Amino acid sequence: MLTIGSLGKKTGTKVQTIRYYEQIGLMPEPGRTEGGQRRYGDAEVDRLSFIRHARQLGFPLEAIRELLDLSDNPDRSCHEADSIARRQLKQVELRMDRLKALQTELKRMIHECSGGNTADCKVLEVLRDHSECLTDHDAIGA
Amino acid sequence: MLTIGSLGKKTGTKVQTIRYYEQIGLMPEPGRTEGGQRRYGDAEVDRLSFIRHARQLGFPLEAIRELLDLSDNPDRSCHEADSIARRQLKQVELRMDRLKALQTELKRMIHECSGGNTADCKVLEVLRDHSECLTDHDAIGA
DNA sequence: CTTGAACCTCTAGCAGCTAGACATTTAGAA
DNA sequence: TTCTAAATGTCTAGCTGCTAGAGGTTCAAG
Repeated sequence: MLTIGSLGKKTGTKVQTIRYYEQIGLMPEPGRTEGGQRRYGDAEVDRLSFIRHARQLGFPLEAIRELLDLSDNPDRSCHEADSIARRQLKQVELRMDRLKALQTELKRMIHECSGGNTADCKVLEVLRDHSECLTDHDAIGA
Repeated sequence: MLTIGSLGKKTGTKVQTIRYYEQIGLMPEPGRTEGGQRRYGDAEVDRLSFIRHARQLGFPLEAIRELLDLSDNPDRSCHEADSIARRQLKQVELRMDRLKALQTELKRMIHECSGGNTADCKVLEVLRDHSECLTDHDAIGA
Protein backbone atom coordinates (compact mmCIF):
# COMPACT_ATOMS: atom_id res chain seq x y z
CA MET A 1 0.00 0.00 0.00
CA LEU A 2 1.37 3.33 -1.08
CA THR A 3 0.90 6.76 0.41
CA ILE A 4 -0.04 9.57 -1.93
CA GLY A 5 3.51 10.84 -1.73
CA SER A 6 5.10 7.62 -2.92
CA LEU A 7 2.49 7.21 -5.65
CA GLY A 8 3.48 10.67 -6.76
CA LYS A 9 7.15 9.77 -6.80
CA LYS A 10 6.51 6.56 -8.71
CA THR A 11 4.57 8.29 -11.43
CA GLY A 12 6.22 11.68 -11.48
CA THR A 13 3.10 13.43 -10.29
CA LYS A 14 2.74 16.10 -7.64
CA VAL A 15 0.61 15.23 -4.66
CA GLN A 16 -1.75 18.11 -5.30
CA THR A 17 -2.23 16.95 -8.84
CA ILE A 18 -3.26 13.48 -7.73
CA ARG A 19 -5.84 14.95 -5.38
CA TYR A 20 -7.00 17.16 -8.22
CA TYR A 21 -7.45 14.14 -10.48
CA GLU A 22 -9.47 12.50 -7.76
CA GLN A 23 -11.59 15.59 -7.37
CA ILE A 24 -12.51 15.70 -11.04
CA GLY A 25 -13.13 11.98 -11.10
CA LEU A 26 -10.18 10.87 -13.20
CA MET A 27 -8.72 8.92 -10.32
CA PRO A 28 -11.00 6.82 -8.10
CA GLU A 29 -11.48 7.59 -4.44
CA PRO A 30 -8.90 5.40 -2.76
CA GLY A 31 -9.09 3.55 0.52
CA ARG A 32 -8.15 5.44 3.65
CA THR A 33 -6.33 4.68 6.86
CA GLU A 34 -8.19 5.06 10.13
CA GLY A 35 -6.72 8.51 10.39
CA GLY A 36 -8.06 9.43 6.98
CA GLN A 37 -4.96 9.23 4.80
CA ARG A 38 -5.16 7.86 1.26
CA ARG A 39 -3.63 4.49 0.47
CA TYR A 40 -3.09 3.23 -3.08
CA GLY A 41 -2.54 -0.15 -4.73
CA ASP A 42 -1.07 -1.29 -8.04
CA ALA A 43 -4.18 -0.56 -10.06
CA GLU A 44 -3.90 3.10 -9.15
CA VAL A 45 -0.25 3.20 -10.12
CA ASP A 46 -1.18 1.87 -13.55
CA ARG A 47 -4.07 4.24 -13.97
CA LEU A 48 -2.07 7.26 -12.98
CA SER A 49 0.82 6.25 -15.24
CA PHE A 50 -1.63 5.98 -18.10
CA ILE A 51 -2.97 9.43 -17.38
CA ARG A 52 0.46 10.98 -17.11
CA HIS A 53 1.70 9.36 -20.25
CA ALA A 54 -1.31 10.60 -22.16
CA ARG A 55 -0.80 14.08 -20.72
CA GLN A 56 2.78 14.05 -21.91
CA LEU A 57 1.41 13.34 -25.36
CA GLY A 58 -0.72 16.44 -25.00
CA PHE A 59 -4.10 14.73 -24.66
CA PRO A 60 -6.55 16.97 -22.81
CA LEU A 61 -8.06 15.53 -19.66
CA GLU A 62 -11.42 14.98 -21.33
CA ALA A 63 -9.83 12.86 -24.03
CA ILE A 64 -8.01 10.90 -21.36
CA ARG A 65 -11.27 10.31 -19.59
CA GLU A 66 -12.64 8.76 -22.78
CA LEU A 67 -9.52 6.69 -23.28
CA LEU A 68 -9.71 5.37 -19.73
CA ASP A 69 -13.32 4.56 -20.29
CA LEU A 70 -12.43 2.57 -23.39
CA SER A 71 -9.63 0.91 -21.54
CA ASP A 72 -12.06 -0.18 -18.83
CA ASN A 73 -14.33 -1.83 -21.41
CA PRO A 74 -12.15 -4.16 -23.43
CA ASP A 75 -15.00 -5.35 -25.64
CA ARG A 76 -15.64 -1.97 -27.22
CA SER A 77 -14.25 -1.07 -30.60
CA CYS A 78 -10.72 0.09 -30.94
CA HIS A 79 -11.83 2.65 -33.48
CA GLU A 80 -12.82 5.14 -30.85
CA ALA A 81 -9.41 5.11 -29.26
CA ASP A 82 -7.88 5.36 -32.67
CA SER A 83 -9.96 8.37 -33.61
CA ILE A 84 -9.13 10.13 -30.36
CA ALA A 85 -5.47 9.64 -31.11
CA ARG A 86 -5.92 10.88 -34.66
CA ARG A 87 -7.73 13.93 -33.41
CA GLN A 88 -4.85 14.60 -31.07
CA LEU A 89 -2.35 14.16 -33.88
CA LYS A 90 -4.24 16.68 -35.95
CA GLN A 91 -4.13 19.16 -33.10
CA VAL A 92 -0.41 18.66 -32.75
CA GLU A 93 0.19 19.17 -36.44
CA LEU A 94 -1.98 22.24 -36.52
CA ARG A 95 -0.06 23.76 -33.68
CA MET A 96 3.20 22.92 -35.39
CA ASP A 97 2.14 24.69 -38.56
CA ARG A 98 1.28 27.77 -36.62
CA LEU A 99 4.52 27.73 -34.72
CA LYS A 100 6.45 27.42 -37.96
CA ALA A 101 4.79 30.54 -39.31
CA LEU A 102 5.51 32.41 -36.10
CA GLN A 103 9.08 31.27 -36.16
CA THR A 104 9.51 32.65 -39.64
CA GLU A 105 8.17 36.03 -38.76
CA LEU A 106 10.08 36.26 -35.50
CA LYS A 107 13.30 35.42 -37.30
CA ARG A 108 12.62 38.07 -39.88
CA MET A 109 11.96 40.61 -37.15
CA ILE A 110 15.15 39.81 -35.32
CA HIS A 111 17.27 39.57 -38.40
CA GLU A 112 16.42 43.10 -39.37
CA CYS A 113 17.29 44.61 -36.01
CA SER A 114 20.11 47.04 -36.44
CA GLY A 115 20.62 47.94 -32.82
CA GLY A 116 20.08 51.67 -32.57
CA ASN A 117 17.49 53.18 -30.29
CA THR A 118 13.88 52.13 -30.28
CA ALA A 119 12.80 54.95 -32.54
CA ASP A 120 13.89 52.89 -35.53
CA CYS A 121 13.74 49.44 -33.99
CA LYS A 122 12.63 46.91 -36.55
CA VAL A 123 11.10 44.65 -33.96
CA LEU A 124 8.73 47.32 -32.81
CA GLU A 125 8.16 48.47 -36.35
CA VAL A 126 7.06 45.06 -37.48
CA LEU A 127 4.70 44.80 -34.57
CA ARG A 128 3.30 48.21 -35.36
CA ASP A 129 2.79 47.50 -39.02
CA HIS A 130 0.32 44.72 -39.36
CA SER A 131 0.20 44.87 -43.13
CA GLU A 132 3.31 42.81 -43.82
CA CYS A 133 2.08 40.12 -41.55
CA LEU A 134 1.56 36.70 -43.06
CA THR A 135 0.01 34.98 -40.12
CA ASP A 136 -3.15 36.92 -39.69
CA HIS A 137 -5.84 34.53 -38.65
CA ASP A 138 -6.21 32.84 -35.32
CA ALA A 139 -2.65 31.99 -34.52
CA ILE A 140 -2.93 33.20 -30.95
CA GLY A 141 -3.50 29.94 -29.22
CA ALA A 142 -0.49 28.35 -30.87
CA MET B 1 -14.59 58.49 -32.46
CA LEU B 2 -15.14 54.77 -32.31
CA THR B 3 -17.33 52.72 -30.03
CA ILE B 4 -15.80 49.72 -28.37
CA GLY B 5 -17.62 47.49 -30.82
CA SER B 6 -16.17 49.12 -33.91
CA LEU B 7 -12.72 49.20 -32.37
CA GLY B 8 -13.13 45.49 -31.85
CA LYS B 9 -14.13 44.94 -35.45
CA LYS B 10 -11.24 47.03 -36.74
CA THR B 11 -8.68 45.10 -34.79
CA GLY B 12 -10.24 41.68 -34.65
CA THR B 13 -10.72 41.81 -30.92
CA LYS B 14 -13.73 40.86 -28.87
CA VAL B 15 -15.35 43.59 -26.84
CA GLN B 16 -14.82 41.71 -23.61
CA THR B 17 -11.16 41.35 -24.42
CA ILE B 18 -10.72 45.08 -24.91
CA ARG B 19 -12.31 45.73 -21.55
CA TYR B 20 -10.06 43.09 -20.08
CA TYR B 21 -6.97 44.79 -21.49
CA GLU B 22 -8.14 48.04 -19.98
CA GLN B 23 -8.67 46.36 -16.64
CA ILE B 24 -5.15 45.00 -16.51
CA GLY B 25 -3.71 48.30 -17.68
CA LEU B 26 -2.60 47.29 -21.17
CA MET B 27 -5.05 49.67 -22.77
CA PRO B 28 -5.57 53.16 -21.32
CA GLU B 29 -8.86 54.26 -19.86
CA PRO B 30 -10.60 55.92 -22.78
CA GLY B 31 -12.87 58.93 -22.84
CA ARG B 32 -16.54 58.37 -22.20
CA THR B 33 -19.79 59.75 -23.52
CA GLU B 34 -22.18 61.47 -21.15
CA GLY B 35 -23.95 58.18 -20.77
CA GLY B 36 -20.74 56.44 -19.82
CA GLN B 37 -19.85 54.58 -23.01
CA ARG B 38 -16.24 54.29 -24.14
CA ARG B 39 -15.07 56.21 -27.18
CA TYR B 40 -11.74 55.57 -28.89
CA GLY B 41 -9.46 57.47 -31.23
CA ASP B 42 -6.70 56.50 -33.66
CA ALA B 43 -4.03 56.10 -31.02
CA GLU B 44 -6.06 53.36 -29.40
CA VAL B 45 -6.54 51.58 -32.71
CA ASP B 46 -2.78 51.53 -33.18
CA ARG B 47 -2.10 50.38 -29.68
CA LEU B 48 -4.61 47.59 -29.82
CA SER B 49 -3.37 46.47 -33.22
CA PHE B 50 0.12 46.32 -31.79
CA ILE B 51 -1.08 44.21 -28.88
CA ARG B 52 -3.03 41.84 -31.09
CA HIS B 53 -0.23 41.41 -33.53
CA ALA B 54 2.16 40.59 -30.75
CA ARG B 55 -0.35 38.13 -29.28
CA GLN B 56 -0.59 36.40 -32.65
CA LEU B 57 3.15 35.98 -32.49
CA GLY B 58 2.67 34.30 -29.15
CA PHE B 59 4.12 37.02 -26.94
CA PRO B 60 2.71 36.80 -23.41
CA LEU B 61 0.94 39.90 -22.15
CA GLU B 62 3.80 40.77 -19.84
CA ALA B 63 6.24 40.83 -22.73
CA ILE B 64 3.82 42.99 -24.66
CA ARG B 65 3.65 45.36 -21.75
CA GLU B 66 7.42 45.75 -21.92
CA LEU B 67 7.36 46.21 -25.68
CA LEU B 68 4.71 48.90 -25.40
CA ASP B 69 6.78 50.58 -22.78
CA LEU B 70 9.79 50.59 -25.10
CA SER B 71 7.64 51.83 -27.90
CA ASP B 72 6.48 54.73 -25.76
CA ASN B 73 10.06 55.75 -25.06
CA PRO B 74 11.78 56.06 -28.42
CA ASP B 75 15.12 57.05 -26.94
CA ARG B 76 15.74 53.77 -25.18
CA SER B 77 17.91 51.07 -26.64
CA CYS B 78 16.57 48.74 -29.25
CA HIS B 79 18.41 45.87 -27.59
CA GLU B 80 15.69 45.27 -25.08
CA ALA B 81 13.06 44.81 -27.74
CA ASP B 82 15.41 42.58 -29.63
CA SER B 83 16.07 40.37 -26.63
CA ILE B 84 12.38 40.05 -25.89
CA ALA B 85 11.86 38.87 -29.45
CA ARG B 86 14.75 36.45 -29.19
CA ARG B 87 13.37 35.05 -25.97
CA GLN B 88 10.06 34.53 -27.69
CA LEU B 89 11.72 32.82 -30.62
CA LYS B 90 13.45 30.44 -28.26
CA GLN B 91 10.13 29.58 -26.66
CA VAL B 92 8.60 28.91 -30.04
CA GLU B 93 11.44 26.65 -31.09
CA LEU B 94 11.30 24.75 -27.85
CA ARG B 95 7.61 24.12 -28.27
CA MET B 96 8.19 23.00 -31.83
CA ASP B 97 10.76 20.45 -30.73
CA ARG B 98 8.37 19.02 -28.22
CA LEU B 99 5.55 18.87 -30.70
CA LYS B 100 7.76 17.05 -33.16
CA ALA B 101 8.51 14.38 -30.58
CA LEU B 102 4.82 14.04 -29.77
CA GLN B 103 3.95 13.81 -33.41
CA THR B 104 6.38 10.95 -33.85
CA GLU B 105 4.97 8.95 -31.01
CA LEU B 106 1.36 9.62 -31.93
CA LYS B 107 2.03 8.51 -35.48
CA ARG B 108 3.64 5.33 -34.24
CA MET B 109 0.67 4.65 -31.99
CA ILE B 110 -1.86 5.16 -34.74
CA HIS B 111 0.13 3.32 -37.34
CA GLU B 112 0.06 0.19 -35.26
CA CYS B 113 -3.67 0.21 -34.71
CA SER B 114 -5.16 -2.88 -36.26
CA GLY B 115 -8.80 -2.13 -35.58
CA GLY B 116 -10.11 -4.92 -33.42
CA ASN B 117 -11.63 -4.31 -30.02
CA THR B 118 -9.96 -2.34 -27.29
CA ALA B 119 -8.58 -5.42 -25.60
CA ASP B 120 -5.69 -5.41 -28.05
CA CYS B 121 -5.79 -1.79 -29.10
CA LYS B 122 -2.29 -0.54 -29.74
CA VAL B 123 -3.18 3.01 -28.88
CA LEU B 124 -4.23 2.05 -25.40
CA GLU B 125 -1.36 -0.36 -25.10
CA VAL B 126 1.19 2.30 -25.86
CA LEU B 127 -0.37 4.58 -23.32
CA ARG B 128 -0.36 1.81 -20.77
CA ASP B 129 3.23 0.87 -21.32
CA HIS B 130 5.37 3.78 -20.40
CA SER B 131 8.62 1.94 -20.98
CA GLU B 132 8.76 2.37 -24.74
CA CYS B 133 8.19 6.03 -24.38
CA LEU B 134 10.83 8.33 -25.79
CA THR B 135 9.46 11.63 -24.63
CA ASP B 136 9.55 11.22 -20.92
CA HIS B 137 10.50 14.51 -19.41
CA ASP B 138 8.40 17.61 -19.23
CA ALA B 139 6.63 17.49 -22.53
CA ILE B 140 3.27 18.24 -20.99
CA GLY B 141 3.14 21.93 -21.55
CA ALA B 142 3.87 21.56 -25.25
C1' DC C 1 6.38 9.54 24.10
C1' DT C 2 8.06 12.80 21.18
C1' DT C 3 9.21 14.80 17.11
C1' DG C 4 9.11 16.20 12.35
C1' DA C 5 7.81 14.82 7.93
C1' DA C 6 4.02 13.83 5.44
C1' DC C 7 -0.58 14.02 5.25
C1' DC C 8 -5.50 16.37 5.50
C1' DT C 9 -9.11 20.12 3.71
C1' DC C 10 -10.08 24.40 1.93
C1' DT C 11 -9.38 28.47 -0.63
C1' DA C 12 -7.25 31.28 -3.96
C1' DG C 13 -4.29 32.08 -7.82
C1' DC C 14 -1.91 31.62 -12.55
C1' DA C 15 -2.85 33.03 -18.17
C1' DG C 16 -5.87 35.03 -21.15
C1' DC C 17 -9.62 35.42 -22.01
C1' DT C 18 -15.03 34.09 -22.47
C1' DA C 19 -19.80 33.98 -21.18
C1' DG C 20 -23.76 35.23 -18.73
C1' DA C 21 -27.07 38.13 -15.96
C1' DC C 22 -29.11 42.25 -15.74
C1' DA C 23 -29.40 47.35 -16.36
C1' DT C 24 -28.62 51.43 -19.20
C1' DT C 25 -27.58 54.08 -23.42
C1' DT C 26 -27.64 55.08 -28.13
C1' DA C 27 -28.98 55.80 -32.95
C1' DG C 28 -32.21 55.48 -36.30
C1' DA C 29 -37.05 54.91 -37.85
C1' DA C 30 -42.05 56.09 -37.28
C1' DT D 1 -40.84 63.24 -30.08
C1' DT D 2 -41.12 58.68 -29.01
C1' DC D 3 -40.27 54.02 -29.65
C1' DT D 4 -37.37 50.12 -30.21
C1' DA D 5 -33.64 47.08 -30.88
C1' DA D 6 -28.91 46.77 -30.82
C1' DA D 7 -25.05 47.88 -28.42
C1' DT D 8 -23.01 49.17 -24.34
C1' DG D 9 -22.31 49.23 -19.14
C1' DT D 10 -20.76 46.54 -14.63
C1' DC D 11 -20.15 42.48 -12.07
C1' DT D 12 -19.38 37.76 -11.32
C1' DA D 13 -18.13 33.28 -12.51
C1' DG D 14 -16.07 29.90 -15.56
C1' DC D 15 -12.64 27.67 -18.65
C1' DT D 16 -7.76 24.23 -18.50
C1' DG D 17 -4.66 22.02 -15.62
C1' DC D 18 -2.75 22.51 -12.27
C1' DT D 19 0.04 25.02 -8.10
C1' DA D 20 0.65 27.28 -3.66
C1' DG D 21 -0.51 28.45 0.81
C1' DA D 22 -2.84 28.43 5.45
C1' DG D 23 -3.73 25.95 9.32
C1' DG D 24 -4.53 21.59 11.35
C1' DT D 25 -3.90 16.24 11.94
C1' DT D 26 -1.62 11.68 11.47
C1' DC D 27 2.10 8.57 10.98
C1' DA D 28 6.39 6.15 11.70
C1' DA D 29 10.87 6.20 13.53
C1' DG D 30 13.74 6.78 17.49
